[in-house]
Amino acid sequence: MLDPKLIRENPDSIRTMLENRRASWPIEEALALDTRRRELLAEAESLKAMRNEGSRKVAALKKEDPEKARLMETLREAGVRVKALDAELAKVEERFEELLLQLPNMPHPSVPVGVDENDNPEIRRWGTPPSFPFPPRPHWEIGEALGIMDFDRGAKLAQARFTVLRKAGALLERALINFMLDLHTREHGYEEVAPPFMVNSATMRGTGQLPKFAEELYRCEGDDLWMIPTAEVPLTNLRAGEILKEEELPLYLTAYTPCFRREAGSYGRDVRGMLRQHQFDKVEMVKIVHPDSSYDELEKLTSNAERVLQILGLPYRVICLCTGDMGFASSKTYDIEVWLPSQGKYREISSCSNCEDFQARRMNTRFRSKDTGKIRFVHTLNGSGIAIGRCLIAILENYQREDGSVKVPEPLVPYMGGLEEIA
RNA sequence: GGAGAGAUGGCCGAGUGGUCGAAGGCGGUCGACUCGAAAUCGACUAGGUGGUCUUGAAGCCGCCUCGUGGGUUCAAAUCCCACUCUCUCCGCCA
Repeated sequence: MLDPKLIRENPDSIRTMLENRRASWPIEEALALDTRRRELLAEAESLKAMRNEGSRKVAALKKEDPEKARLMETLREAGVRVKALDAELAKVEERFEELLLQLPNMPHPSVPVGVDENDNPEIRRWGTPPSFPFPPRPHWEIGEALGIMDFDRGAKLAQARFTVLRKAGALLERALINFMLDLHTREHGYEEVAPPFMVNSATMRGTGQLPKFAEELYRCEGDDLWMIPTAEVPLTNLRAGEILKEEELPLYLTAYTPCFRREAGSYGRDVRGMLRQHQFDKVEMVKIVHPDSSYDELEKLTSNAERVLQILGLPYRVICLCTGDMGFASSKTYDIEVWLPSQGKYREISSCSNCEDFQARRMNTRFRSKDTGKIRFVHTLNGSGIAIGRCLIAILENYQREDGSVKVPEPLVPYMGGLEEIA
């Protein structure tokens, strides 16, 4: 959520933002609602002030004073009018709020203006894509041949886009989770959290999934609960509604969770294999920080995610999402893309964003400044650290050998109970 | 699922119709004392929002908020209704 004052005082900045994001939003309606809201507020408040003062007089007047009955009648009439004004005000505010919740975040000035993924500049590359003396196979062929991935039975148990991992495949999944959590908690200073995998509507609203993206979520019938599409949701909302002490900042949180996404609108894309699943595992990193340091923290966060790939020896590149390709809640996003030999290209494996105070406003998470005593919104960041399923795919493809076996990256061997190859 | 108890400021806790945005305590900030600290003493210390003034901040005026939403009343933390959550006991259960 953006500051309503910004819309009122600088509507052109909103218009530019919407254009750059290729988004539409009824700004004229919002401005009219804001004006009407303030008119109604002024009128209702002055009436209430009058009534409050009158009530104080009533209390002071003697019971038999004829003035008392007259005054009470006047105030009763004022009360009727106040009720009508409040009712209209509530309607106007409800609509205004609804609109505010649909307005995307303002991109940082350093974000390149662009239309789609073709306009995302590459920031840096790490590693060299491996060359194979044979045509590299896609992960689903490798996985099925090794008996560690079972797509048919995943579909039988649930639906398409669900996969069963078995034996060394299931073990590799677990090894990756533990490896990443250990790295972030022991070397990068994150606190490990085990959050709920289902959250309520208010929590979903806090990070921006609701109300706009409900069709992307799985919901539990009969309860106000939704399956989380990412651990960003519970981690970021952990301190919702709280006023933090400045000394508590920055908070670094990490969690492993499964993620549940309906993938509505992605029909026909990445249908084979487990690149795009309805349920996938992810280790997520979230930061809750002082507004002055959030862009330094974004760089550090991104490098924390890169470190995972470096240790695993997986080639990647970092791109900066342009205005037309950015997520709804983000001010600036770096995507990390890992090399997939079977596709001969880099594919997203992590997304690191600074949401500035966009989520903090929705969640109402603030801190009290030590110097001034004033209360300000925190900044929130999130980044995959990293997507487990896609990392597993990348390992299978980059470490595959001609005989169909897969070498286990050395740092992972201890997490695999000493297993050095999957054969 | 059944029965009961509860929800008040950063925390604890008092408050059954007006003098209450709220006693008292803790915590915090500032000041006095001190070479410094502790102890002691004093002052200040909820959030949101509209207006006004201002380059801005501060200030000033007002409105709202005592779990949430309604209702009664000139007036609600206080009375009524519904809901949510927490705790205790019973049932069920990994």
